[in-house]
Amino acid sequence: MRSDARRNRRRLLDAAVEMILELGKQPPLDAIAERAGVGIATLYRNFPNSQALLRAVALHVLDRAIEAGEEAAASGEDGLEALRRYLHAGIDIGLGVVNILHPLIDDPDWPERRAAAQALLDRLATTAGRDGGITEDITSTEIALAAIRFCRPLGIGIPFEEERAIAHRQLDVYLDGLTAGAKDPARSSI
Amino acid sequence: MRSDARRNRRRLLDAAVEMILELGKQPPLDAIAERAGVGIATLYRNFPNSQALLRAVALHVLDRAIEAGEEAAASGEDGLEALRRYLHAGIDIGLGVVNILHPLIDDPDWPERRAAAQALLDRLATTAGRDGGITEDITSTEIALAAIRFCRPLGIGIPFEEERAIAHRQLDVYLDGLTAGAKDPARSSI
DNA sequence: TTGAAGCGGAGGATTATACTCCGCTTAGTG
DNA sequence: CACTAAGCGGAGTATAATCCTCCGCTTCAA
Repeated sequence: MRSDARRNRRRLLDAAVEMILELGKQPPLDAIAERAGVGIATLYRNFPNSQALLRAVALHVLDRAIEAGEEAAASGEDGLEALRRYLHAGIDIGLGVVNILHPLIDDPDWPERRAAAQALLDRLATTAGRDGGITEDITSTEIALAAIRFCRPLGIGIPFEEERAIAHRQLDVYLDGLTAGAKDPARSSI
Repeated sequence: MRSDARRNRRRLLDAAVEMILELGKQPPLDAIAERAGVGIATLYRNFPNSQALLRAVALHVLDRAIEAGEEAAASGEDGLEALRRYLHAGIDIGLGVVNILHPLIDDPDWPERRAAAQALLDRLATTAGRDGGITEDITSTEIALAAIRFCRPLGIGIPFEEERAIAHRQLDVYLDGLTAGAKDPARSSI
């Protein structure tokens, strides 16, 4: 594989992630190609049809997320810190696309990988609950849902980078809220 | 105006709000009509074209939000409680559409109404900061951005009502985080 | 009871999107 | 440096989605 081809393929994946996050659904393929700075034919050379592109995007993102999760779990940090780190990584990686794309993906090992990521999150969440001080009754489902929300763009025309910075800040506040509820249950709203 | 016509018009507006929140962009008009349980012709009788419908939706939602904001501000509650009440009302009203639709709206008194809603939020936010215990350096812009996020649907096929319940819970945790930061600045992440 | 206002949904016009083809360009090896 | 296989861009076509109109039937309300 020629080096420029590999570079273009990567650019296409990244562009697709951004577009999917922005548009919230399967975006026009021409738009993805344009954002990636390549011609539409290059897109079709790498991915024979839109289905194939979407699958590649989803797997790409999920793999990076799993990698980040394992890294966080192995980091030896405090449970809450590990969870925090994982969720922030999710924002940077664009984990949101996994949920957006999920119903469209028809791939043999998609369910398995998805379950792996979920298991990772569960583990981090329960560890965080144990020694990070998150109240018992907040399930990891709840945290997964929050992760999804903070991974999604606001969709109001804010530049991509700034958008991401906002999400990081808001996620931190949310996590503060989670632990605040643990310290003073009376004020917890869940 | 005949009573059934008025009822249908209202149904169309409500359906449009839900669809816009779900689809994240201008949804097909046929779909809106279908969700509202009326024929497509009824939609066009009420709103001559898609532009008109969108404008009506945006103004409808914004007006309800302003109403809720004034109510919250006048409720005499603690500043933080008033803010909390307003933000929750925003979720129920579907305030998210305002931001989604904003670039498409071309109406003389749109900017004015929008500014009114913004001013209301500013006021509630600063009051909450003063006596609710939100850290000084969290601007009302920051809170406005959070409001937008919690008003947007997750977009992963969750039923409308459950979606809303999740948003309410997450918003509460976020607000807890805001005040937690104030009580113990060291842990604030902003 | 009656007519005016309102209704539904088929269908034509228009636009957006998916995908192909082919002549030109570039990477990378001898 | 030269050469060729791999790669590239973008115009162009087919198809699908979407917008909007028209008209015969139905319902409200005086």
